Amino acid sequence: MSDAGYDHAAVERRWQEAWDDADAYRTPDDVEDPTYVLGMYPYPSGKLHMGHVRNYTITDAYARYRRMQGDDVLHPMGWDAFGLPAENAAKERDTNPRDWTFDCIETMRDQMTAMGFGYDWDREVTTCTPEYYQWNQWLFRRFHEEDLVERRDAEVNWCPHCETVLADEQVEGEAELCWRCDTPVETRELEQWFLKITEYADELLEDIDDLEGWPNSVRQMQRNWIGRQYGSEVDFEIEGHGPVTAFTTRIDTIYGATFFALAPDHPISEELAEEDEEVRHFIEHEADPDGDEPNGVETDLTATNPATGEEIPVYVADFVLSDVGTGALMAVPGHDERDHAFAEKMGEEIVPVVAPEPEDGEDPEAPDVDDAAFTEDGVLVNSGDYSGLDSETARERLTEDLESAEHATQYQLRDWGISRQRYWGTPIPVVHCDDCGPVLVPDEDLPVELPEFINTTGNPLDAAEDWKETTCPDCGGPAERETDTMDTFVDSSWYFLRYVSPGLEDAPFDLERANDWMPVDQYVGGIEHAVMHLLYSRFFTKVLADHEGLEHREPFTNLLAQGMVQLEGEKMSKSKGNVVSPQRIVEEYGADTARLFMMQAAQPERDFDWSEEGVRSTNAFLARLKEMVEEYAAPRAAEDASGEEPRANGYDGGKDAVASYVDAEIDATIAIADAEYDDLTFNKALRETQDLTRTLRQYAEYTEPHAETYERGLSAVVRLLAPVAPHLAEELYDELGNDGFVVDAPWPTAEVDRDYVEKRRRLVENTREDVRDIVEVAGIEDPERIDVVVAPEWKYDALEIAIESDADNLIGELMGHDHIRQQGDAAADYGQDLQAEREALERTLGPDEEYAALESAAWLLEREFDADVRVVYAEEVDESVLKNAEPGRPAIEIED
RNA sequence: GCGAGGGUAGCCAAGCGGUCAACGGCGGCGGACUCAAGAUCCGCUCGUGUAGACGUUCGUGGGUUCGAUUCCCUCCCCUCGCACCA
Repeated sequence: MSDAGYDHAAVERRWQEAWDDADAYRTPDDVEDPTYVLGMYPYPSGKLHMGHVRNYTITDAYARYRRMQGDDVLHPMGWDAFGLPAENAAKERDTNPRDWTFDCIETMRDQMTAMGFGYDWDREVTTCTPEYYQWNQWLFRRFHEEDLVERRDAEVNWCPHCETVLADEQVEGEAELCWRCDTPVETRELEQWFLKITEYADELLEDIDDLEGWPNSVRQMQRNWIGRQYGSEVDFEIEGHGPVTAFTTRIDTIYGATFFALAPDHPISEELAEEDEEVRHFIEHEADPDGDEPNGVETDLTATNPATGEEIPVYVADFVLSDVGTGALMAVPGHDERDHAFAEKMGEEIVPVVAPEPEDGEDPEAPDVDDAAFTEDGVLVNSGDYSGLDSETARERLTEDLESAEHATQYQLRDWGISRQRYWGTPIPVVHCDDCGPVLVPDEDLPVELPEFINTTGNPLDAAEDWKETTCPDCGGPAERETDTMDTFVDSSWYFLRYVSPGLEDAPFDLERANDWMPVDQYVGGIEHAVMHLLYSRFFTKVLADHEGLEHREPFTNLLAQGMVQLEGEKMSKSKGNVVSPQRIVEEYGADTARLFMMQAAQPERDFDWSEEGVRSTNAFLARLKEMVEEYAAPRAAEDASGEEPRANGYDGGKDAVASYVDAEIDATIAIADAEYDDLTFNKALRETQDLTRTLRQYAEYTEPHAETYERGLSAVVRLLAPVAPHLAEELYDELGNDGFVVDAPWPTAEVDRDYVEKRRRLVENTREDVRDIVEVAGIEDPERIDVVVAPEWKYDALEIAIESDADNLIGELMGHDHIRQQGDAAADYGQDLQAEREALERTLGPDEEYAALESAAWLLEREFDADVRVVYAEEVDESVLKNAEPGRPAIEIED
């Protein structure tokens, strides 16, 4: 045989055309509840990379598997088509973002088709078209009506050179430079639009518990991101400034609060800066919220500790962050590490007020906090009436007793600022009127379409004067359009709903159908979206459930975060120059090879190394399989054509023991592969499939195969491979004489369960290994004859009795059975073995099943040792041979 | 620091209470086929062993159990996420 491969280009082209002609991947609108399989839609950057190929091969394979199982399947694709790179590319190439984006889409769509991904292209969604983004605007209005939109000042990253806001990810390194022009980034206060995701913080957090089809890592990341913390808010009176609220999770330590600290941008700090030179100097020059060292300056103010009544000094300190808690904190150096460090630096008092839980009967002893804070819960000391309480009780009591104190919950999650000072996004549908302020564009005037692109340094929308000038929808007076566009995460927060009814003109999605079809059954994408995209999508889904009648509160039932495709342990990246181009692989080896190699290389969620060697051997495997099928099918087809009696040329062996072995292996493979496909562990399913292929080849080499059995095997292999290598599978399915597509073929079925399959295989494997052991250890040069002897029936009975029995004396119980007792010493010996293994006993196959399994596998021994092999029942051999025979372990006699 | 996930034979990597000296792949060794190479196929790949055995292994040290690679605890190391979060 050769490793020359096969003409993959011809095969792939042929079936891609056939699928296209037959509209094979169309999902009609009237199906009831299709299995919804979705890969995260890509940003159309120009070319597919290996990450895309892996992502979409996973969804495609799963979609095809479900379909062969008889499900209706929804498997759409679309484009996350807005975003800054298009603007940059347009500038570089002197074109415009729209043309550039559509070029990229076309290229990538062609590449996807070349990969054989079976999408319903009639449902394609492209977010940069007004037909799509009008619904972003409509949703913005709806959110606004439900009081989920807010306009307020926000600090943003601003590049003065590019004149635009940068996302946090676009600010690079410690020095905080713009990713494109290396200009130091500034912060600016800008009026921004926010979506109030924090209104849903509790539900978003609590529902994570029910997302059992999601990886734990993603669930945990979302929990951390939302960051809910229970604590208390309590007021400290600052002379001349009234009560100042501080948030704390440790109000039990309030007796140890020896100073108070304010964020540099706390309103009181800013007031102080106006008259206090030192404070101003600190705020303007020394405060470094990013530094490791806690810095601060003492003010002339004092605050009253509401628990002790003591006056404590007030600092302005840079480790106090205005967006954490209330931007003011009570500092307890005895029980907080950071406060401790700061107190040491400033020479403030450090008082222990919580002691470690004492041993029974002993009094709590205040810990030594001179060198380090004691940060755990314990028993209160030095805390007036509260001394002696445990931390938890003390927190409850103090929150109740202190007049200004109340329970409070803090979240790390912030509202979602969606304003972007960029061109290539959804225009925020707002008009600014001098008299009326910001006014939302009414529904009937939507969409607000993007004007022509203007190549300018700043925001092109700002430069589009004609577009910008408009009239106020409320008063009719002159007004200006909002020139900010929406974060592209808005687009992706609901695109999975648009696929349900992509062309719908009077709503973002068909509610009834969405209720039937949603949620997405299997979502697949990169871990980099663990928080943002997946959290925003959950948020949108919940809002749509509350206000638009969607009957689902979570968008994605099962989530798979796929691993990376690496090269020599490193992430592929352009800058490292270690990128393997999918295009090249497809040209050289074909799409099926690329897909099969990827799916068998590792479990989908794991990283794995690309290996050219692996790709070649995968390609060789497919070529060999093709040859096998052709060798079998071609002569039959020729005979059919010539009108002669069909005769399986060279495949007219009988349905003998070997055939039954192969038959059992076919069943075993199907049973295992089926379960593994269900789990998306394609690598294991494919390993089994390749093993079966090898078994079939061995079969054909060893003997004249039984045509029916052989064909059943080939047919099973082809269909088990079809989800992953669809083109070649179609070709071979066709060659095997089937009508219709393998895409629509029924998934092979097997009437065996895995437990049986595994017992049978283990018996055969163990027996073969035992024979090898004996031959080697006994130094048998050339075995003439091998007898494999199934244990006598009474031993199976004894085993069964032993498993069922809970008697102390097993041997006694066994001897209670006449037919066992009659075995005399043999029964006693075996009984002792059973007694010794008592706790570990397990049912084996029955004697006849074992006989059949061994008989059908005898050819393997014959072939390996070139010896006569007999499988026999116990009755046929001498008693002395039988002492080693047990259920699950035949006696072996070798003669040389 | 907090949280999550990991550490398995030369390498990659399954297993997650007994079927485990531990699936599979790569690499290495030997054999079949071939004039030869490649491909394919068959074995071996912790140690000892002239009949299927025994001994020592699954990051470290303990524990639970008749029995632990699998469960619990301690410590060490790796990867990821969050982090001066009150």
